[in-house]
Amino acid sequence: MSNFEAFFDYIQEISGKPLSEDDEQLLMAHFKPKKFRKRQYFLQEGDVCKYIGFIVKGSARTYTVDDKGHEHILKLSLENWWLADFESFYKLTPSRFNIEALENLEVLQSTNAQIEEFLKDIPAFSAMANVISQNNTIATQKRMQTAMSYTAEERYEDLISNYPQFLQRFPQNMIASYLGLSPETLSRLKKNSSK
Amino acid sequence: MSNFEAFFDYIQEISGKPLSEDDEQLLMAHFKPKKFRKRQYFLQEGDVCKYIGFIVKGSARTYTVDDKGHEHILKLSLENWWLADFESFYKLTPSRFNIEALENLEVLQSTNAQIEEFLKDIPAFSAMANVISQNNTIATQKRMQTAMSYTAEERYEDLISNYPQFLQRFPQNMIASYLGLSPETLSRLKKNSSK
DNA sequence: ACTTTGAATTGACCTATATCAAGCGTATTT
DNA sequence: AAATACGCTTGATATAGGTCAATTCAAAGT
Repeated sequence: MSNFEAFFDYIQEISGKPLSEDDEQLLMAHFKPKKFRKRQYFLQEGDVCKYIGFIVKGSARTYTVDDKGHEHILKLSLENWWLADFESFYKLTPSRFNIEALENLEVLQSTNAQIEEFLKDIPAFSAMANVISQNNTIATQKRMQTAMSYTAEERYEDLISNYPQFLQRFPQNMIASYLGLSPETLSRLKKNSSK
Repeated sequence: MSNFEAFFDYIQEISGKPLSEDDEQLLMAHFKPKKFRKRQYFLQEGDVCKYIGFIVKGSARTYTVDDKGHEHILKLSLENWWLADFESFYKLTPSRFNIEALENLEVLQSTNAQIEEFLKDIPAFSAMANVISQNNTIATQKRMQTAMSYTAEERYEDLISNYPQFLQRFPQNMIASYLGLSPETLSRLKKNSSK
């Protein structure tokens, strides 16, 4: 099934290890294809994040709502990324986040218990998990540094060079929220930087 | 050696698995005790972070210097925490960070290559690594959310409730930098919140 | 086709926080 | 003990970015 081909390629590429026939059978048996329509929620605040999803197609945003009712986007996700609130997923505690499909979304999803099995039984999967966790540590640290040390304009420039796809795929107000800016500020900032 | 006792306890507690005699011998053979005096650097910008250190005693800060020459503290570290720039450590690339001892510092340190061995050979060590990586993911996500959604004052309150030790161990200007504030702002903020 | 909704832009104004500067007290250094 | 440096506070001022409101335009729903 073509859904899974991209998934298998991804695992092998990231992990640097091959998947056997059996491995692939096992993954297919326990990763369920699931579709979400635009605006639908993969996860809602207060719920436990029971599933982790691998995005086959589409996009999503992870956001919180603060006391004043303002939304803050923490993550924007595209194809070949994992979708979950990891805190809730690992600890099975209620999530503080919402994960909403921004375009029609297709994922392959599985549960925490299943993932534990894969980690034990599939060397490529376990190697992948380690690489992802490293990358994740690095990326979050970078983002934190960027948020602390750079001005709004520098953060926008940084986004353009690191994730140019974002500009194509996400509306500007989402990008603004992801950068920690009001939509107005981002709009003005673009006008000035083009001069 | 009492240095190692605390280290072994830590590994077993975090991982939930026991260390055998052999495991402990192996760790002692390849984790080297190292001391740094206050103000000494564990890592300097531009160098590769060859070692990861487990803090037995003392404290340190991880910071960058931006284009305008301003320092930004990304991490404040105390006993039973790991000390490294993980990006540089994993990838063996030059670091953008400085890690400086804020008090006299005692660590147990080892290299990337050795850590790989431990992960393979010591189940408790590998389990610990997974837990730490999960915790780390969760903590950074939380910090990111806090930085984005909260005002300076709320971030300070948050720090007080999550890391009360910090107030005892770190000077106020370091705390300010960690919170992304100028020392003046933090000073004023304390005055107002006590009212 | 008509209506509604929502994204983007622009202007006027406001506020949180930074910056600059001075003064004070307490560690550190010599 | 004197000298120096450094951390903290306080005041005056500057500024980046937020908020509120109005307008335009395009997309989506009926």
